[in-house]
Amino acid sequence: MQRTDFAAMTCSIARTLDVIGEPWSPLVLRDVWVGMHRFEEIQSDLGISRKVLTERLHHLVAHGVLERRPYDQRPRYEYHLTVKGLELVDVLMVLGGWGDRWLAGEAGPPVLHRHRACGQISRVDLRCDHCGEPMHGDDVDVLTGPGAAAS
Amino acid sequence: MQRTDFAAMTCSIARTLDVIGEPWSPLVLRDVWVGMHRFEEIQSDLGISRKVLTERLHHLVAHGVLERRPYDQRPRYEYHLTVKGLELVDVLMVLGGWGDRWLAGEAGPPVLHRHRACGQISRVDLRCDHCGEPMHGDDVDVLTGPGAAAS
DNA sequence: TCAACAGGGTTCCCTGAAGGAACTTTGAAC
DNA sequence: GTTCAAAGTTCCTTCAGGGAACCCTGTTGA
Repeated sequence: MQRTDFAAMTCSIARTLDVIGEPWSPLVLRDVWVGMHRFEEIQSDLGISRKVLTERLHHLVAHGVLERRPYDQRPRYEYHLTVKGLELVDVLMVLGGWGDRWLAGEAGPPVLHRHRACGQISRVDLRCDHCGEPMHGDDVDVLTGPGAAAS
Repeated sequence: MQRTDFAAMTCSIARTLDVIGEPWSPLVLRDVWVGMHRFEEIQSDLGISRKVLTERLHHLVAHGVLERRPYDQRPRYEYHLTVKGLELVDVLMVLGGWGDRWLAGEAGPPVLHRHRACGQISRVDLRCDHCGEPMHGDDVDVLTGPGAAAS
């Protein structure tokens, strides 16, 4: 067998990992999110190999997470988040929140998020979209959905 | 240079990826979350190579995300989520939510989550922990925090 | 008393992907 | 017409995943 194909699994987590699960992809997305739109910027910020960055950017564009826009007569391009990509930033915020809480240590978090609606330095909080109460791993029962394997 | 060391980066996303960013790790975590606690169960559910599963389980235990418990006189072990690991399930729920929304297609989501507090089939929603309003990628300003690189 | 068994791994080889450096292409500006 | 800078591409080496076979431990049962 080849390297396992996560996209073929009947699991939304595995399918999402097929899009952003490769090494570096989440960090590329983060850079684009915080305003780095060009190849050279991202490459020198992350220290990623140019070859791998090329592959990741193309993969993210192919999956509709990033959009590649020319910004010059010369062959120069910028990468921007699509709506689909912007929603992936939710994942990054939760991922970063866990790192802030469990891995940042004495020094505290490297970055802070200011919520523009209220002006406060805030953290994200997971809530149930029905009742608005907190909703975490042990607050839910996992049931079979319509898209479960037919066999 | 070796394979890049994400743990050394001044970024909570990168540090979290050092813990669960390797291929298969999130799926291993999901399996444990939904009640698969034993090596053979997880191995046959995922179709992961035994070698890689061994490495991932040890890595997750070493980082305090899973706990390895004997359950027999014989050398038999079960893996359970720690508190630290349970909080990582937040990431999985958001990751899966994105897959449900963007990748599930006609068939609909493979699994559903029932929120025990209200009994409804629900999705998670990201909210500001100060004001309770929605908080997503373009609702925040990213600022330098106390743990930013000193240099 | 010793063979079979089952869970939880190790060990081996093969292939494919990441790292790193050097090279290429395109059009603009000097 | 040479230089420049952005955005790749190519090549080589090393390391990690896939897969199959093997091992180790204690229990059962003939």
